[in-house]
Amino acid sequence: MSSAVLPLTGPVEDYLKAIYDLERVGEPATTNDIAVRLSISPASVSGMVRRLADQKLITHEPYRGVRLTSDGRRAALRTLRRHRILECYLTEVLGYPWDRVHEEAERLEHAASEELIERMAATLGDPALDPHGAPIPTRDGRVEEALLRTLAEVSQGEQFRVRRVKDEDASRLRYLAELGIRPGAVVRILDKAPFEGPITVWVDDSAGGSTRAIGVALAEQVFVDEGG
Amino acid sequence: MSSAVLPLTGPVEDYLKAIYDLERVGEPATTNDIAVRLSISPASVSGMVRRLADQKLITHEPYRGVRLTSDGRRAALRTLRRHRILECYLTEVLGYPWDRVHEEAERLEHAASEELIERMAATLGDPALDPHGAPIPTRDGRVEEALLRTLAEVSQGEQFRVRRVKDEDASRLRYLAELGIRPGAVVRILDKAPFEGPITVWVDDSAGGSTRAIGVALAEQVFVDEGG
DNA sequence: TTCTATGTTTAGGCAATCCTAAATCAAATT
DNA sequence: AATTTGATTTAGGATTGCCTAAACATAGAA
Repeated sequence: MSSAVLPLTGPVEDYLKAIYDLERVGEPATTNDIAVRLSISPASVSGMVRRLADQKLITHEPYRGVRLTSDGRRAALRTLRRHRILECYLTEVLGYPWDRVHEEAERLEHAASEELIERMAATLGDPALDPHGAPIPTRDGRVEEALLRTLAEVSQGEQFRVRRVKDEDASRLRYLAELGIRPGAVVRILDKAPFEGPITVWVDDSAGGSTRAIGVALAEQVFVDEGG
Repeated sequence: MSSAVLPLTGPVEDYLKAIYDLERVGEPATTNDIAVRLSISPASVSGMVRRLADQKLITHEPYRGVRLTSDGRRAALRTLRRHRILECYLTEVLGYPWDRVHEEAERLEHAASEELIERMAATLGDPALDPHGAPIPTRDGRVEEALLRTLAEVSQGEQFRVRRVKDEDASRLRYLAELGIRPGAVVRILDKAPFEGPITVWVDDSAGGSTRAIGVALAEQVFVDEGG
């Protein structure tokens, strides 16, 4: 049984989101991971980690890493729901461009009330995915975030469906949109040059498709599965 | 010529809004006024006043009070525009009840970008008044806020039109809505009992109107003019 | 097993924003 | 003119959240 929902600060919500995401791969989130993710110093993370542990939002094994408690996970999923509903709403109702919703949602998610989010969700018909393909946690805190492979990990010759793209970097997103690489798109890996070299992909579209070469850094932002 | 729009903190925006509103009657805003308005201690206001003056957002005559500079006024009006556009949007598009928009807008106004506000304003067709009758500053920082009298100040026997109601107190707003007292409504002062006693008003409505008695505290929240 | 590289934590600071208690100022009253 | 009252400011503290520099721990390499 967890206590009532007490309001968390913006930074605290950001830490919990980061830890949630880092933890997803299985390993506890390390101080350094969190620091890199949030672009703050590792020393600052150490300080905040103590406070989060005091509040029973995470457990901390010194020098080992950090895990969300069930309270922490609940809070992280609440914030994630807010963020992703906001992204949907901004895109679908207010006509925000794909590459700019993340930034706006990142600020609004700390200020929007449960009521606002649920009104937006209702307007949208309770969407399951945000504009970048990320699943939206339900009101009662359930999600299934598939562990998808990225275009950088996947091997040559096969065909994939794009399921999700990382939403943090506006300019990369803008470029991916130009290439037609967005959730739902079908891609085939034509070639992967050695030594982290460019990846040549064929991107299906209504006009019959096109061939594009992209770098590894960009390919790592694109999550795919075999559902092509 | 004023410098670029640098982001202000939430508390700073709240101080500027409060000072703007207190100053409207003509006199500089005093430390105590601001403290009461924001429900913080006068000592804390003294501290913040120094910082605002350092940033050239206000001028401060010690022991006398505080006035907005043109930069400060610009910032206050920007925040006020945000707040009021948000109130309109929440009410008209998201179906928020009249009495709860203020609270939500109060938090969102510090997080919403110019772009979001302008998209909302465009959706609404650039409204001139918020749901409580307050005028919305234009993008370039113009407003005309009429100095209206309240129902408590106005004299018996005359007929008035409600132009605006204070939006801060949800329960009072809910009650005013029940009485039919909202911007646009026509009221006639039937009686004012002495010694701050109840004010008896006739409120016009589609069903022919009704007679109500309200206390002074409530009457002070209702702004009217002769345009009946 | 000892050393070293890397990552983590502690120590000490700073800025913003609030607080209470004490000191100070201004204005009104005697 | 002196006193009293009420408002304002200063002094000193707490919290959050960030920083840098220095100390420390872990684990892999020598």
